[in-house]
Formats: sequence, structure tokens, C-alpha cells
Amino acid sequence: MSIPAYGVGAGQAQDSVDHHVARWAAFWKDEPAFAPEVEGALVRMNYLGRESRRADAAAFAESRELTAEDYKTLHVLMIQPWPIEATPAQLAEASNVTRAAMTSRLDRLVTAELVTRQNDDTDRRRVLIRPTAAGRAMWNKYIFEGMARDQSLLRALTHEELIQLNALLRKVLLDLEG
Amino acid sequence: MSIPAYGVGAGQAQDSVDHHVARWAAFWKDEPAFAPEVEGALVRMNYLGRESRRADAAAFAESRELTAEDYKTLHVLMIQPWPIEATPAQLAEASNVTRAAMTSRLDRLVTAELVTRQNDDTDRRRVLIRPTAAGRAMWNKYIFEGMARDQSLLRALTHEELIQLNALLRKVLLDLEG
DNA sequence: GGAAACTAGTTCACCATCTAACTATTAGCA
DNA sequence: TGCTAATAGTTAGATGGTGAACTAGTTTCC
Repeated sequence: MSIPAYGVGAGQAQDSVDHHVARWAAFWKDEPAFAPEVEGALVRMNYLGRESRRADAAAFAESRELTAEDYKTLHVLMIQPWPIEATPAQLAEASNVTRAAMTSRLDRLVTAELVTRQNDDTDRRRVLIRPTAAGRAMWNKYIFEGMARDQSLLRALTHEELIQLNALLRKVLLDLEG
Repeated sequence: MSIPAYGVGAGQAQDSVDHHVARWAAFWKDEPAFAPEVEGALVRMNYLGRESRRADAAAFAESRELTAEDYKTLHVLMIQPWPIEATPAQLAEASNVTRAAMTSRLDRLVTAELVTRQNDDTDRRRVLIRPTAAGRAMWNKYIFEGMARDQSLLRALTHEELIQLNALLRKVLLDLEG
């Protein structure tokens, strides 16, 4: 059994990314600028992000009530601190889309009567978005399935390993945010 | 100094995701279905993926020669095993877009004379895509900057920590791929 | 040998997003 | 006060993606 030059732990099998990176490492064998562990980690995280989006999209494709994007918008609204209301700009920021995109997302949610648009009297440029009863019910209907999907994605890790993983990622984020 | 209920390591500061998850954990305090470490890890990986894409897009927005998407297409072509050629379907698969999208990406690359389309004589349905000299040069021009961006993103981690991170992610991928 | 099933690539209509321009409102300040 | 700059949201036009339909070529198998 051959051990690649970069760190596959003893006894751990190789995943598809190992093969990808191994081939690439061979290609760059005399190139010190290539860091196999960095490429491996980023490709793996990308894979997981894609898989997570794919599973979400599949779940909402079946339902027909809501797209995954619209649910995500409803979600970022619902997890606002009390009272549950937000401006389009805040929702756009939290959803990582432009305000223009949020306008059209909210159009759909308002049409579906899942949220309301109301002008703010103290600053009449602003609009306040609030969930309707139907909106809250819709969120409740899907939130647990979403959590279950997320947990299924990382089911291979023990509680300890999840804490380790978060510690490593937290270190990266603290550096980038600092 | 208050220690949140989920695992921030001793002495490690809190990142933005900790705040997000702490608020959420308070919200779900009597709900065993919520797994803070799972949500934290996925949100962090998502953050990194987005940051990576954002940095790539910014780099290519300056250049004006190429979009990040077109570069990515050129890249998956260049890292094919020898000989450097591929069908649109293979490139679409490797790029995680549909074949229809790959057709239009290739249209742009062919127009820019970075790749060539050539019919395969042994199977005349197939088209073989190969980089031109200009395409190879273009790839060479940006590949190292891309590696540098990737390494900068994870610069907070030591070599050991990168290996740890990959081991954890590999475990997750092996489970999903197996 | 030839019909049916499959495969590769493209075209088409539709949709979500982006950037930039625009409207309405508020804040800053001489 | 009143002019200017900044801000919130929307609208308009362009872009790149998707899935479905289409064309052309290949394989299967009776």
C-alpha cells in the first residue's frame, strides 16, 4: 500500500479528492508554490457546500410550495432577534445577495402571503418585512428537515471530531475577520 | 468570561459564527434536534467557500481578459491527464455545470482563441476541446495567483492543523462517497 | 441489415442574479 | 433655512445558469 506524499492518516482510505490532489501534486512535483493540503481542504469544503445545496434544492423541488432560495430568505427573517422583522437590506446582507435580488425574492414571498411589506413611519425610505402566520408555519414545517439534512451530511464525525473541526475553522475565520 | 454551551476551545476567541450559533442555540434551547456544532461547521465552510469565490471574482474582474468562470473552465481542461483534451461533457461534469452551460462557456473561449473545438473522427458525435498556446499561457499567467489566494485564505493554520482538517473532511467525504 | 434505444452536443425559452440608474427620503452643514 | 451628499428600495437591461426539446451519430439486438 503506497502512502502519498501528503498526509493521509494511517489506516485512512483515500477519497476522490485524494486522487485529484495526488494527480495534481505529481503535475506540480517541482513546484514549491503548490500546497496539497490547502487545495485538498478547499476542494473538500466546496464539495460539502455543493452537496448541502443540492440536497436542499432536491427537498424543495419536491414540495412545490417554495424554492430553496425563498425558504432561505424566510429563514434569515425568522432567526432575526426579537421582534421578528427586518429591512430588505438586512435580509440581502444576511442572504449574501444584492438588494435588487432581495426585492424580487420578497415580491414572491409577499405574493405567496408568507411575509408582509410595511413602510416604516419613523424613516419613510425604509420598509419592514415581517412574517405572516402562514410564513411562520411554513418555516416551522421545513426547519427540522433542514437540520436533519445538515446532520446527515456530517454524520461520519463524532461529537469530539465536530468540536475539533469547528476549532480549526474558527481559527481560520478569526484570522480573516480580525 | 462566559463559556457558551457549545465547544469554543479554552482560550480561543469567538468568531462571528459563534455569535450567530449562540443566538440560535438560545432560540432552540429546549429542542434536541438542533446541533450547534453541525450548524457552526457548515456555516463556516460556507463562509470560506464564498470568500474564496469572492476573491477569485475580484481578481478576474480587474484583469478584464477573462471571467472567473472562463478561467475555471480553462483550468479543468488544463489539469486533464495527458493528452490535454476533453469533451464538453467531461468539462461540464468537472465544472459542476450543465452541458448547455458548458456549450456557451466554450463558445466564449473559442472566440477568445484560448481553446479549439475539433470533431472526433472515431466518434463523430463527440467534440474534443484542446487549449491553444494562448490558452496555456493564459492559464499559466493566473494559476500561481490562484494558489496564493487559496493559501492566504487558510494561512492561519499550521501544516499540522491543515493535515488534521483534511483528515476530518476526508472522513466526511468517504462516508458520503462510500 | 435495420429499427429502436441510447448518447453527445447544441439550441431555446425561462429564470435568478448582477450592475447601474433612478426615485424618494433623510442627514449634514454652511 | 436650503443646498448637497448619503441612504433605502426599486426598476431596467445584461448575463449566465437550468431543463427540455432537438439534431446527428452510434450501439444493441433480433
